[in-house]
Amino acid sequence: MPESDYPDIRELHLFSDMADEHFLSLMRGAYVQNFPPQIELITEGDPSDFLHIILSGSVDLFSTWNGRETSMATVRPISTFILAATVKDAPYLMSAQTLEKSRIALIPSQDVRAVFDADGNFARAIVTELAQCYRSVVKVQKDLKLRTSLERLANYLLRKQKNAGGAAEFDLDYEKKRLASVLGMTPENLSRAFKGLQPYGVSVNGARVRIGDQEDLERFAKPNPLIDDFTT
Amino acid sequence: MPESDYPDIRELHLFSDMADEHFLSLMRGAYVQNFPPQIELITEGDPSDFLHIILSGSVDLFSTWNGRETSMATVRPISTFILAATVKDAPYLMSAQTLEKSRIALIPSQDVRAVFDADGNFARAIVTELAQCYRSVVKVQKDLKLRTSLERLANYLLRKQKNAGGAAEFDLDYEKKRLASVLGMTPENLSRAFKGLQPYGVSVNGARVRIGDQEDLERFAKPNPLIDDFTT
DNA sequence: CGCTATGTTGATCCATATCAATAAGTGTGG
DNA sequence: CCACACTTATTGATATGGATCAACATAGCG
Repeated sequence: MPESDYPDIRELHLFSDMADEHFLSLMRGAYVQNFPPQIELITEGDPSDFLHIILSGSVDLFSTWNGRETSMATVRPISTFILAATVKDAPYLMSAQTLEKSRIALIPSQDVRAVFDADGNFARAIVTELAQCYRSVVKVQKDLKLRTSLERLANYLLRKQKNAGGAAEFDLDYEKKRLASVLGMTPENLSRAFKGLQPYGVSVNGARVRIGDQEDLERFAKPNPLIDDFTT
Repeated sequence: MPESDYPDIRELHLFSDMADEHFLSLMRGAYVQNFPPQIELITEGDPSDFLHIILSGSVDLFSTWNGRETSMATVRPISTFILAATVKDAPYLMSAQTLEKSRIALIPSQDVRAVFDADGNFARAIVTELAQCYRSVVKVQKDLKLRTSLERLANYLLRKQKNAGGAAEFDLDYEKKRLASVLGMTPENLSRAFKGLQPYGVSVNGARVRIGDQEDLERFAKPNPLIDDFTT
């Protein structure tokens, strides 16, 4: 891996507190690759040989069963994915494919496990990261089980708006087909759901979304920090 | 906490490898309580002051939003729950209530975090446990998004059968109302789903389930290790 | 033994999926 | 740069899974 990539990775919570020596040992065994769009990086069920770190681009995590497919999450720089499989030395539960041209670092899983044993700060960082991942999935499960698709979309838009700085207008960051799958619905239903939010001041034009009256939408969506906050 | 409870707890993966000194320090700060059925032990949103360990009985983890409620999981002895909130020092994402008379140990969260820093084996055990929890929730999410309720029930029954030792008959281990909620459906729908599985050899009488032809049911259910295996 | 909660069944309604057709983008090669 | 092909998005019509409402049965439990 080119040393120019080190600083970006070092800044991740996961690596920021570990000893230089250990960090460098991980980096020396790692390599970086550029992938074109739509490349399947990993397939669910495969052994987890590498911890992946996305440096640029974006990656879709998805799962399949019996001919059906669903998007589980989207990963964006700079972050790791499939940490749980790596530390458990267990098969991947999700597949991953690049959505666009992406630069991805690969650290051999056994190196991660070895350094984990040697570096307390790294171990602690892994715990924090895993706890975060776990809590995120629990929130998604609550979203899926407690809300209708219209409510999920409304809350999704409010979350997006929030991390777009609260602007009334912002762009969806991936295609609607994928958004539909992430939210657990069909593209047709998503299309109608956007219509269904018009009475609450939501309008869409291509990827551009406008939230005309945030409070009105919130009255409908009833966002809840225990489902919608990504920081807690 | 009475010392007689120590051995059971010590056997948990989470505590089995840590130094005696640290284990005892955790136990000294902990206490054990007997709760009657239907007691709400924790409420989602509350600060996570204690790591809970269920010693006997059973506990339902559930969440609510906007007047709706759903069962997220059931915890049985001997295991911990709400580990992620404890290590992150973040609010509980789920509420917990006893389903029956239950004996529960409470370890102050700050003790857990302190010992975590001091004991590498404990840290490693926490990582493994968290990774396991994470992967379980991912499996549930796949189950919810990729399968119909009939398919979820069929696979649930096959899993139960498996850990009942493969017997053709076994008992559901909680009331159908709760099972319905766990599987993400209404009690009425569960009742009909059991009927819907009759053509595949499933019959029910109260809590007693009989799987007449496992292979036939499997042909319908299409169980998948990446969703239904709890060990991987 | 009755009371209350749970489970079943039926009728109906609603949300969402599916199927089909069209429109609008998007990228590619001439 | 345009024309074509192909994917994505929208819209409508319809089907269906599942929820809701209501009535009744049943099982625990005091």
